[in-house]
Amino acid sequence: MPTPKHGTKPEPSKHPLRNKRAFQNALIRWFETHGKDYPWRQTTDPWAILVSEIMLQQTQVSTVLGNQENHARGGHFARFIALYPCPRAMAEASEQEILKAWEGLGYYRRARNLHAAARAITHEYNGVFPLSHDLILALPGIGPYTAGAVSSFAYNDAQAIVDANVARVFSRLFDFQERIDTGRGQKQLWQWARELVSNSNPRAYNSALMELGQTHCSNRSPDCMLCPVRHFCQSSKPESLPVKKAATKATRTTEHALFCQDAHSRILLSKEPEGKRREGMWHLPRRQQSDTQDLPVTLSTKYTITRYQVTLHIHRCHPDAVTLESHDQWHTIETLENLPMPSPDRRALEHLIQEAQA
DNA sequence: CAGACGTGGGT
DNA sequence: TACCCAAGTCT
Repeated sequence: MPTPKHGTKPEPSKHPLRNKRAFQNALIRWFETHGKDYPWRQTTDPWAILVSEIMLQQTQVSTVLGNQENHARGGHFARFIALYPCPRAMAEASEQEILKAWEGLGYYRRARNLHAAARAITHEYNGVFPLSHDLILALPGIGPYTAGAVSSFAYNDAQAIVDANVARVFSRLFDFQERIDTGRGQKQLWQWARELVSNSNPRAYNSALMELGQTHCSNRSPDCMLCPVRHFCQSSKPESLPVKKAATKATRTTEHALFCQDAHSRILLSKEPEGKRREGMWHLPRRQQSDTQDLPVTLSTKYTITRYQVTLHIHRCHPDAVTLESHDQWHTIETLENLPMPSPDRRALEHLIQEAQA
């Protein structure tokens, strides 16, 4: 149970909509002093901003920036932009190459949609990034949040945005006791967002709103004492907001996979077919439990994918005894390093290869 | 509208 | 450990 530091309100609450300009100014002034200096805030190139926004969908800043090793090289974002500095560069790349560049970020459909968007910009707009919010919104993988974010951050257009941060900030600011994960709730949030967006500096205002949700107005323990808009906040129990349906708990499942190495040290992998989860990604071949029960387990590991908590048992298997299925293929250790692979399989494989070579 | 879709960090 | 959840979108 978090202890909110909301408590004292030095002066009567000012309603944000009745004091709109004051609210915007307080937020923007705070951001200009305390805002963080992310790589995507150092550019107004709509392509770079789009790439950052797609990467940041349901993904924390620290993940996009990467661990310290990645961070030194600029993280996923800088590496991706270096690889694909413009839509045309990405349009010309293969899907496998792009998935590999996306490896570790998850939600791989985002990478395929971004590829499709890059091709659309290249071929339908002759490589020129669309200038209007509505044309941006029409691109694949871009919804109302991302269209508003790109329009405001790249073009300084006064477009509203509502993401998880903004939803939390507004639910507290307006003491919104209804669920936010419904059509009604979303409609209300977007209305407030449109009413409050700054016309004079939408770029800074939108950045500030999101940054506030990440810092003072965070999920677990809101820190209201130093909040730049505390005088506008209508909520006396900010830690209880926003209201939404409880997440469904993870279901536990078990998977069985093969670690099969032939006489040339090649390893058997399987490519996920079209229409399946993690389409286009390579992984250790999965098998029914009945097909692996006589094979020794060489490694067991756990991972979470969406709402499943998976225990993965990897069985060692003789190359002569294996029955190849339609998407199975042998790969040398050198080539498999360039294959797009989900993190759990990548980690397990690294461990097993290291073990085999020791 | 509910559920699917990945992963790593925080508590 | 176990669970929550984060710069959403699509079906």
